[in-house]
Amino acid sequence: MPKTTSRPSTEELRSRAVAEARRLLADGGPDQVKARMLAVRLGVSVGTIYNLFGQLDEVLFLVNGEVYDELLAATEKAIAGIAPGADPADRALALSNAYLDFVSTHQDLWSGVLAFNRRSKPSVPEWYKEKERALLNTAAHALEDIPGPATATERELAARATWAAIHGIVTISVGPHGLIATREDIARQIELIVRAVVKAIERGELAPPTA
Amino acid sequence: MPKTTSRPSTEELRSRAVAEARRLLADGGPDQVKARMLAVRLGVSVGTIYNLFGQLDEVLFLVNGEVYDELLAATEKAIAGIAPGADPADRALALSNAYLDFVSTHQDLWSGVLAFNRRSKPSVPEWYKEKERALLNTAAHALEDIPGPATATERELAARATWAAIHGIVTISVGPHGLIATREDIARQIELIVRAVVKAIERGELAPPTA
DNA sequence: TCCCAAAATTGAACCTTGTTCATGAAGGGA
DNA sequence: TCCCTTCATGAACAAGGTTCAATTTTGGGA
Repeated sequence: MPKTTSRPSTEELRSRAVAEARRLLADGGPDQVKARMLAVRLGVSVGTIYNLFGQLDEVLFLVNGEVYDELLAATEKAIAGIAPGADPADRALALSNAYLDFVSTHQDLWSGVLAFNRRSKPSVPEWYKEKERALLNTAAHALEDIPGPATATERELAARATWAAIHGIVTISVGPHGLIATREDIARQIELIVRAVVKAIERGELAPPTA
Repeated sequence: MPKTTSRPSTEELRSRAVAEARRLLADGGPDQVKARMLAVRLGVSVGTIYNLFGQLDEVLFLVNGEVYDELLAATEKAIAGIAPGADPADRALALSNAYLDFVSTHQDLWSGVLAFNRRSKPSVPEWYKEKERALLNTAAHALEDIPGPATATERELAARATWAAIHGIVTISVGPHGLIATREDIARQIELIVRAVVKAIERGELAPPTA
C-alpha cells in the first residue's frame, strides 16, 4: 500500500502557515507568531518555515495584507450599498460603520495588525504600502461628492483628516485585548465627527482664515 | 591615592538608566532598549539593571511616563496662555497645536512611545494609566466651555471624539522614523476637524437623530 | 581603627527565539 | 539505473531577558 499522503505542496504549506499565523496574531499579538510554533502547528521543522518565507516578518505582512483586503472589501461593499443620490453624510457613515463593524468583529486581530505596523522594520514591502493607500483612497472617495464650494485640494485634505480621525477614534478604543469603549459609544463619536465635517463642507467652511 | 569616585547611589543609577533608555527608545524604538546595552552605557553589569528595575518593561514605562508628563505640561501651558474669553476654537487649537509641536519636536521618541504602548504587556501600572487619563482630561477641559446647547454628556463625548481625532491625525502622520506628512499639512487637518466640531457644538448640532 | 551585617554588584548560566546551513531524502527525467 | 534539482531537516549559533549564588562595598557601631 503506497503512502496516500504525499508531501503537501509548497503553496499548500505556505497558505496553511499564513492561516496559523493569523490565529497566533489574534491570540497574542505579533510577538506570539514564532517560527517554532508555526513549525509545530504545521507538523514541519523550523527550517521549513524559512524555506517558505525569507523571514518571519514576511508571514506577518501576508496576514496583515489579508486583513487589509477584507477590510477594503467590506468598506467598498458598504459604500456601494448607498444610493448615488443619498445624503453625503450617510455615505461617509456607511464607510466608517463598515470599518467599525470590521474592527468589532476582529478586535484582537486588528489590535495585532496595529501592533505589527508600529514595530519598526528594516523595510516595508511596496505591495503592502499599496494596500494601505487603497484603503485611504476608498475613504477619500466617500467624501468626494459632497456638494459645497470646496476645491479638489480641500476635499482631499478633508478626506484624509476625516479618515485619520475615524482611525484615531477606533484605534484609541482598541486596547491590547478587545475594545475599551462600547461599540455604541465609538459609533457616536464617529458620527459626531463625520457629521460635523460634512456640514462644514456643505457650508463652505472648510478653509480657515489662512495665516 | 584612594578612589575618589565612590559607588553612585541607587537613585542616581536609576535616573541615569531612564535617561539612557530614553535615548535608545528614540533611536531605535522599544526593541532597542536592551538590558545589556543599558548596562554597558551605565558602566555596570546586567544584573544591576535587574536590581534597579524588576523587569525591563518598567524602564520603558518610566520613560513613557516622563514623556507624558512633558506633553501634559506643554498642553496645559498652551491652554493657560489663552485668554478666558477667547474664541473657543482658539482654545482647542492651542491644545492641538501644542500636541503637534511636541510630537514634531520629539518625532522618534513619540513613535517609540506609541510602539511600546501597542505591545501587549501582562499588566500596565496604574500610575501609567492615570497619566493617560490626565492627558485626556486636559483635552476635555479645552472643549468644556464652548457656548451652545449641549449637555455635559454630549460635551464629554465631543471632547473624547475630538481628542481621539487629533490623536489619529497625528499618529497616522508619525511613521517609524519621523513625520510622513508636512507639519503644515497636519496642522491643517487638525484645524479642519477642530473648527468643524466647535461649530457643530455652537450650533447645537451635536446630537444626531438618535435611532 | 577594626569588624560585621546589610545592601548592592557581578557575571556565569539558563531559556527562548530568529536565522543559517550542511546533510540527506524524494522524485523525475535521461 | 543514475543524476540532478528541490525541498525538509534539525543541530548549531547569536541575541536577548532573567535568575541567582558568590563576591564586593558600604556604613555604622564597638
